[in-house]
Amino acid sequence: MNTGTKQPTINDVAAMAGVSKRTVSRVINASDKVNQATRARVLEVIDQLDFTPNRQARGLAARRSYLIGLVYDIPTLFISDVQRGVLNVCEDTGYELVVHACHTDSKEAITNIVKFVTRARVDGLIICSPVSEIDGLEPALKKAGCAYIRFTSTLGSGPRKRVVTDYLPAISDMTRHLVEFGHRDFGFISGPRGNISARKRHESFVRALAEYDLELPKNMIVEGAFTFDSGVAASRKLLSRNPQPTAIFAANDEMAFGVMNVAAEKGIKIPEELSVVGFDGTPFATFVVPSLSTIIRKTDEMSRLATLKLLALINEGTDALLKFETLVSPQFIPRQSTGPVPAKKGS
Amino acid sequence: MNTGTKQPTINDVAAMAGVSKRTVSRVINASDKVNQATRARVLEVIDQLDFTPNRQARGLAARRSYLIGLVYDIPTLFISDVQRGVLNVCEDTGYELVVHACHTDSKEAITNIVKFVTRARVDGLIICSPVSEIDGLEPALKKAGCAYIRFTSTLGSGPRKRVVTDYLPAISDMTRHLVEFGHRDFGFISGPRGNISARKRHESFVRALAEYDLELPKNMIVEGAFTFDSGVAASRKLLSRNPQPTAIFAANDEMAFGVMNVAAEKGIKIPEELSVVGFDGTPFATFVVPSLSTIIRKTDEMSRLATLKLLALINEGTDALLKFETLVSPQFIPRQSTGPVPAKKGS
DNA sequence: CTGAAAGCGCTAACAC
DNA sequence: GTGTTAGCGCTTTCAG
Repeated sequence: MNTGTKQPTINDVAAMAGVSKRTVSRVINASDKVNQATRARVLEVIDQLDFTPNRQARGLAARRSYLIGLVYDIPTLFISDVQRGVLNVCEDTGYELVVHACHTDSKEAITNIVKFVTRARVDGLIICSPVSEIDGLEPALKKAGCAYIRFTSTLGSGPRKRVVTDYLPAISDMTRHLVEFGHRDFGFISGPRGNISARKRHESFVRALAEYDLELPKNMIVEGAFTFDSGVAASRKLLSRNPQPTAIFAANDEMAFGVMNVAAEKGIKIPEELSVVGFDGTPFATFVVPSLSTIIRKTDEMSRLATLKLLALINEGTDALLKFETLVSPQFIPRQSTGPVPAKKGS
Repeated sequence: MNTGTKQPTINDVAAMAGVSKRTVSRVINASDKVNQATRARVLEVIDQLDFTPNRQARGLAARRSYLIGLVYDIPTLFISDVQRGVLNVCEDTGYELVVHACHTDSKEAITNIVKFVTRARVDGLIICSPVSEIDGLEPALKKAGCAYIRFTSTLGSGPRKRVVTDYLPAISDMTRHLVEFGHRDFGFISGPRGNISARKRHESFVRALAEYDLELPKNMIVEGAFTFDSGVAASRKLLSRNPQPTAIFAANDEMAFGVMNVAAEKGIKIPEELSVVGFDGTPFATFVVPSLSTIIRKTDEMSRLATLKLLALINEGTDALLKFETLVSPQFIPRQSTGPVPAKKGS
């Protein structure tokens, strides 16, 4: 069922061009040790025959697969976007993208990923958060001899096999925006405690508030699970506090939608009585009424960078990583869900 | 950078088990012509050595790749879900999933897909709509000798290389729901004219209305583009008609969100003054206020079915397709955005 | 039921 | 610059 009319091979090309396989191989692999004229002739024959080198044979001989893997946990719009970015680079470079979903929390997560790597024989891996934060994953991958680039929010030293999202600048902007609107009583809905990105968002928010000598009281922090329902539950708690927060920052958009939902149910007007901010910049943030102020991530830049780094790592080795940026900064986008602090009750 | 400690090969296994490669090969490929005892011994050695057959070598010799491809246009949550479903089946069957995004409207769409197939050497393809509806794609794929299963909304005869979504039942349910609520004046926001799925939704709605001797006047139909903005634009038009529609059906959720947005802006209350229905069952439909009545698609069932069909087609040939279902029906889910028709103005 | 030998289509030393 | 010669790790005739 695979190849209808048999595809031409490197031998056909060699014969037709009157050169040896080796020369054709050199042309395919863009070696510079080929005479201009010879190269031209070979290329012409390749084109004429519509020859596509067999990736399996190539890989078998060269101990590569020309495949890269994308590993993620839950598929989200963010992941879709990353996938698209990676795919764009792949297309330009002759790599194919193999995808793999896995459960970060599973005890066998590492085994599972290593198995994927050996089964699929990918040349390298791009690992999305939170899978990328699994303890012990890096050594396991190193042991398996697999190149990888991780998305993370922790800046580290050493070989730069990572693309780091620095949350602080955007969260600072967001905080200033709210403080300038007069807000002093903030509520925060965090992501799951185990999630490093979530913790980083939390930390960044605390640091940003500290710039204004503001604190985030313990009872104004509720742990969520990055889901809508957890956002609903958390905001119910926050809105029952006294004093009530005048602004709530949710660690992702989905939970922010939960806040908006509860507010609607309680008749609390956004932004007149409550400001809400999300995180992620899902398209839906612009669809809701009022539109959600949020922090958007630059998925295209992130994924492009990660892929280029990975390919450089595969083809040129660790040193090549130094040529690249490591940091990516999201951006705060104020929309309709944030506004001036309401006048004090009873005043 | 690929294989750290050299991986064991079939030769190692053969030597260690004291049999020939051929026998190991038979065991790997689950041939029944192997003695129980021999098989057991081989399996034990395989386990002991942690041997994973090299997919490239296997593929090269057997003229297969053990790769299947997923082709789509725009990445959406629907596509993510499909991808997950496909991946689940792949994992159980030793196939890997290679993804490919392409532009349906491009003149080179077919060439692009055929190139992908020959480059990646996938054993088969799962093609999402609207890519799956491209004219001439099927013959091109047949010519390239590539197995495929398409998602489509058109039931056809011949070999069943498709998984068909039949919109009518769910749209009928939705229509009944609205008619029973007293609605008679309907607005419809279609998908792009060129999109067959979109046309099918339109047709189904017209047929469903006909059951109640209702018609969809021309000025109550506005073409959208499956985007939020197009939903906004379309609903502005519809809501300026006289008489105004009391219920609007949008051919996807995103456009329905556009309707809700315009309604909010105009102070039109949903569902008291206007009922809104979407199509797709995105999670966000439950996040908005009021929650959106919509028609959900059974992505898991669809993608599972498509993948099983594809694998059967690859491994057993066309006849095997007959063992499978072809039809999948979405389901109408009433939520808060639909309600009784408002009392006539001025009455 | 099992084995020996011949490739699958390509790359990689090593000559020339 | 280019050709020759071995394989990469597996499946597949064809014998036995």
